Amino acid sequence: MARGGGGKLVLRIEDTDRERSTEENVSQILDALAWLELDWDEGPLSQHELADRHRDSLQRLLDAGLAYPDTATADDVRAYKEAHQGAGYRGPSEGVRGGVEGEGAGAAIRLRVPDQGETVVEDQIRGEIRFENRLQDDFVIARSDGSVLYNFAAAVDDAEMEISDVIRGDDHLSNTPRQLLVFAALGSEAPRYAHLPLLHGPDGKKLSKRHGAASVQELRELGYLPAAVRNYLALLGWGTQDDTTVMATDELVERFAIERVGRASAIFDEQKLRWINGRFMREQGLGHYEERLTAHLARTDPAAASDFAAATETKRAEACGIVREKAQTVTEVWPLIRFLFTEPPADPKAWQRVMKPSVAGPLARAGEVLAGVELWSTESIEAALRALLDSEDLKAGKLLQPIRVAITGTSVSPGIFESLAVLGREDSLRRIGAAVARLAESDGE
RNA sequence: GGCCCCGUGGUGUAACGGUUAGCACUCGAGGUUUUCAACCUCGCAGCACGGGUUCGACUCCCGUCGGGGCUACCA
Repeated sequence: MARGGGGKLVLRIEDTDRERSTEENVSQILDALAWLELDWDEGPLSQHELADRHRDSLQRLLDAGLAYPDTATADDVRAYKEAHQGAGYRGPSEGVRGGVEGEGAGAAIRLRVPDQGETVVEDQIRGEIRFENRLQDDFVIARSDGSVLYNFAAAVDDAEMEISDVIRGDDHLSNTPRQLLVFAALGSEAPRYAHLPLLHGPDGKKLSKRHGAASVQELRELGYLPAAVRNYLALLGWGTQDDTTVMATDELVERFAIERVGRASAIFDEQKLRWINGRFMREQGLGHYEERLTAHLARTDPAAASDFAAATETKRAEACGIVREKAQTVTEVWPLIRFLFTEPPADPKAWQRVMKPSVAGPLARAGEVLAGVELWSTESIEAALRALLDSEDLKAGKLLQPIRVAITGTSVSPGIFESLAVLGREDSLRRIGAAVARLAESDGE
């Protein structure tokens, strides 16, 4: 995590989705970084240049006798291991050492791992972790076709690009000694390491697509805010000493310390993310709120986006103003305010529950009262309707819910007085009138 | 099987060799209220287990159990 004051975090993208092409992986990651509002620069070396370094480094190790060609195939090794450390074999197992040295078609390159000593990983989170060299295979660093393998490429890239810190998932902890061995053979200095606990789904298994919100992209589609996601993510595996949970990103950067990150894997809890997101939604400035909504609609619902865009600036701002306290995610906003921008479809359930024949009278009188309101504002609308409530001796819900259903089509919406005010006198009266008419019709049946 | 990591309520976490083990989400009960949320109050619920070390362990050590990762000519 980059600290303030121009500190810079150097990331090397190494965890990629193998089902996709390199280009797709890269653009997906850059997309995610952009949405999370994180800046980035390109690395100092191109893909091509790195490939050259791989070749050079490989040759150097070969020349120095620190790596050697081996004609044993993956199947050979598997068979060997099964014979020597399968079930029933109780002796100490040893790392595989290639037997056949020598050129030949189909020879892969293995790194020569020392038989003695240990490779020690200094992890900023987990401390010192020791791995015995004799248990480590002489692992393959290049395929027989000359292409290099992950553990070798990762180490060479880190060395060439002078990576200072490697911060990655726990699942790479066992790869680290192998990479360290490559650094040692190369005579390069290794970066610092920090292995973060993994994130698991609600079932306790490694987080995957089937868990819903598995990627940053999905979080965006679900209507979460970048700042909320940053906050929530920081809280997984880490907590403040004074129990603060909701923090702006500045504060997060200020307080976060990698060495205070926990070691146990965490389970992704969307409910808490929702709660944090709700906090950020409510604290957002109106202008920002509208921008988010516009961007979200453009991406997910073009028809709604154009309905929204067609309204006046004032109306858009007012609409955002009356939902801001209600929506937990950006996705929830539009359903709550669409009635302001387009004719809402009537929700049969709400209609059935609320629009009893007996409400026809009061609803009609509410229409009359509203028609007589001089200044169409939240305050005067409320005053007028409360007066009607008194004279009719009705409980608030008895009248306000029917009005809500009449103008929004549903039983859930922002505050009713505000809703009427923003909708406007003309549309409000028309929808109330239509509802009264419809009630009269069904009454006659 | 081998190597490695991890284990505080349902979830995320805090603290400490000596506290009634704190906070947040969820859940439950009230309150507020024009709906739903939000908000306020109260509540349920935890140191995986067993041995040590110690005057005293959630905390340190060992073991067990449980979860995870690696064990590829994948990344």
